[in-house]
Amino acid sequence: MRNRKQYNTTAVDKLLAAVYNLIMKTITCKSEYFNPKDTIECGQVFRYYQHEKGYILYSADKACYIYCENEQTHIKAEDCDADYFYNYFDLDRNYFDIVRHASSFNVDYLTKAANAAKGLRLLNQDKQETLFSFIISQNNNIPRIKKIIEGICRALGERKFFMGKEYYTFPTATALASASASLYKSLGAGYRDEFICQVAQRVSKEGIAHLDNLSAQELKKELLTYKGVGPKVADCVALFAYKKTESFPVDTWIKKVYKEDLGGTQTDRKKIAAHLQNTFGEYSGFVQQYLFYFKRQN
DNA sequence: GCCCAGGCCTTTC
DNA sequence: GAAAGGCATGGG
Repeated sequence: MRNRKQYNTTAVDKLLAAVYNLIMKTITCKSEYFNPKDTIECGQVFRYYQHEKGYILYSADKACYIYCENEQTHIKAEDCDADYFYNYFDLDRNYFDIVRHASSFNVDYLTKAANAAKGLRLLNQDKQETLFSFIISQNNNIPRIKKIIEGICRALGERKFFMGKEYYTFPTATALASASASLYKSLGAGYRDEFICQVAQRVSKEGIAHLDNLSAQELKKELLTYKGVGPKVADCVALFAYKKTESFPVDTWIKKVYKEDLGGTQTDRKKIAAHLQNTFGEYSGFVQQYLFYFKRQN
């Protein structure tokens, strides 16, 4: 009986997958300033894997397939998610101008980095997912961060299908709040387990809608009131989920760039961040990503 | 065994 | 307000 029920569930899933395949939509644009690898592997997002000609990428409860072909970049998603991913990949922004501006600061290393990674786009990510993801990111490395987040989705997310393959959504705050710290620890989160629990409980009660429509300064101040969120994580959330491009997150890699390639002499992260933000203004977020990505590759 | 990774919290001065 | 320890975990 149990087997039969499972069989039926699988059959229904497969049927649904087939139906979804009929209602897929593809967005296409020139790839010169939209390269999937530069955009996805530059460290701003953690839920993706390589697939055929490109990547399968997940955001919140949605999925897309992004790939390059004939100098064009294609985003394939369910019809109802097309607008979401259009905004997600920041397709309304002119990145020719961004790269040109980055080069105009006349900083050799930055000019080199920006032109090497000119296909990089800043994503407009899901707010809750970004908040929890970057809490996990502290004092951690990217492969481990990916693994921990994947485990959390698998444990607490909703099972869905995309292009015939199962995946798990990023859990709701309620689902995250229902778990104990020991679950997060068992998934490799280490000492961050309590941060996840506390923030999940807070967000499940309050929501985070009150963070919308704040200035960059106000938003960062609010984000700093969450356990496990310091200046760097707050800058990442503000940049990757709230389009606050004047944010300049300073992590160990940016510290290295600052010291080794920009000739900086400060050692305090806050001072470094203030200086870089002051120098690059509203282009800080883009500059930061070009430098971070380029430094990690070289 | 060591050092490092998209740092932050608490304690102490 | 600044400085110093401590912190889980796995990769190199």
